[in-house]
Amino acid sequence: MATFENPQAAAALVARLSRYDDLSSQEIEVIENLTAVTRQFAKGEDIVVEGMSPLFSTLLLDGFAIRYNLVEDGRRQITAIHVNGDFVDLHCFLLKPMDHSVAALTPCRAALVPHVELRAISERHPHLTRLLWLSTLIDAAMHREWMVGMGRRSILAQLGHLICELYTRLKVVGRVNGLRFDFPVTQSEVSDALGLSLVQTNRTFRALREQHLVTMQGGVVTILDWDRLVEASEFNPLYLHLDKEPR
Amino acid sequence: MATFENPQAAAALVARLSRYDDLSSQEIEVIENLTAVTRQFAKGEDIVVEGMSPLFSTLLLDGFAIRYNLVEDGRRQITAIHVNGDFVDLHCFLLKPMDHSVAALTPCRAALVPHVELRAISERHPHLTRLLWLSTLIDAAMHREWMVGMGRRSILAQLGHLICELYTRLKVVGRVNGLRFDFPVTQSEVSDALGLSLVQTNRTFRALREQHLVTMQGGVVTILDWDRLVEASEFNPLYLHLDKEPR
DNA sequence: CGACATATTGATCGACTTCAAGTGTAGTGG
DNA sequence: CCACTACACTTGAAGTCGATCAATATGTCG
Repeated sequence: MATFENPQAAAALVARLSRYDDLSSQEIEVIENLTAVTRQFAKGEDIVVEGMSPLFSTLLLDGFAIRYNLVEDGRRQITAIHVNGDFVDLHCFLLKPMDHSVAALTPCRAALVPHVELRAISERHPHLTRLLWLSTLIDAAMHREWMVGMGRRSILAQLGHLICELYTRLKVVGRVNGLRFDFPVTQSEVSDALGLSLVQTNRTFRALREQHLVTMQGGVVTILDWDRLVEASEFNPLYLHLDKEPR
Repeated sequence: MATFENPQAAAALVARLSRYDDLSSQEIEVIENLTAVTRQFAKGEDIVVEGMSPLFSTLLLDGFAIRYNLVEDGRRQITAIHVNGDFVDLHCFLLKPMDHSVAALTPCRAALVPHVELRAISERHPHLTRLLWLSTLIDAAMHREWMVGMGRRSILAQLGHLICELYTRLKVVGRVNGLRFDFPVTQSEVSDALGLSLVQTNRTFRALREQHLVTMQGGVVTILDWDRLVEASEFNPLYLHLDKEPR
């Protein structure tokens, strides 16, 4: 086994973790020496399915991945959308059997990091471990924010909030272009994230468009008025914990 | 500072973590030597409010605590209900500023564990650290399951599922009595957890009662037919990760 | 072009919210 | 012991919102 075939993978993880706190040169070296293979996933392809106990976790290098659950009548609830640099299923390192599935929402490239390596980090590098732990805590914070949207916000605010969140997260990893970002997904997929019907999602997009807040066409989201969108969505990025702190 | 004033607090944490994996006698000793003070919280009292960066985390010893967010119009979304033995806000050890609030849903007794102690554990005891990490991962798994309920399950299934979850979690910590458990909360509070109106929650309780699945009166939940309730709620306890595994 | 997926819109229906009122039930203070 | 109050529960009625059904665009790809 070679170390990270793709130096970009190590760089992505270093970038991700040093967003939360400074890494020592030794810690960076540990990450660069991680063993991992890079894999491509087709749009819609499952990366991990519910019930499996994978021996690796997936670091997303390109594209969007989702976590989702199916209910008995076949409907789907998407519980997380992951972007470039996210450790999509880091949690399964400890959780063992997956209680949900992970799939490529768009074509994805990802590094598969073996759990034995993560375990070794957890044995020897407490600070790195805390930063990995932290990244799963931020995932949970996003879960909570989505719940607030589903339960107690208007549909417009819920969708607007999602767009604010994605924009903010993508901006941090340099994947926005002004107030635009690529998001090549269908409205039906957005519906499964919001817990709404397709028709209602379509109408909410129309409302965002008519209020000159956001447009989404051709797989590109364009924010027309960031301040008013934030206002209308009650978006407060605190829950993304973007500030660097000693951890 | 003395060690755990209340030996019950250490016992609760030992019990909690050894549910996930066996603890060594050395690890148990580490927990027993933790410094922590025990505090009582009145029903409705805030334990931590959004924006604070507490220096301790709260281990719940008695009663029910919630995590919640308020939205601008004053409505509330409860994102988690915690029971005896839960480390309610362990995540704020790394997250620093709280992105939500924690409150006592019923009168609570809790041990406040300083973050410096948690940090010391994370520096010296990797296995304990992984188990603490795991407990936050299970919180996130519950968040996801709630999202599925809010987005893609019927209201009846959503409420039934919550009752199944609480029953299962309380059973593990010995707080059930046959198919009964104490849950002294109002329907209005349940509404805030489900993201529904009070009226709808009341009607859903009625439906559960009429179908001879569950009753809730006088602060006591009684499950009338566990199998049919599980069936109707599509409850699968996998996401609670109750099995002991090497971690 | 044909086949297919996706987006859009209208129409209808049912579900959920809101408003409103009535019914316990427990607690308080005379 | 009995008003009186407060709170929670329960139910009805009306209205709104969102789901579903259905049909028509609009692409997009072979």
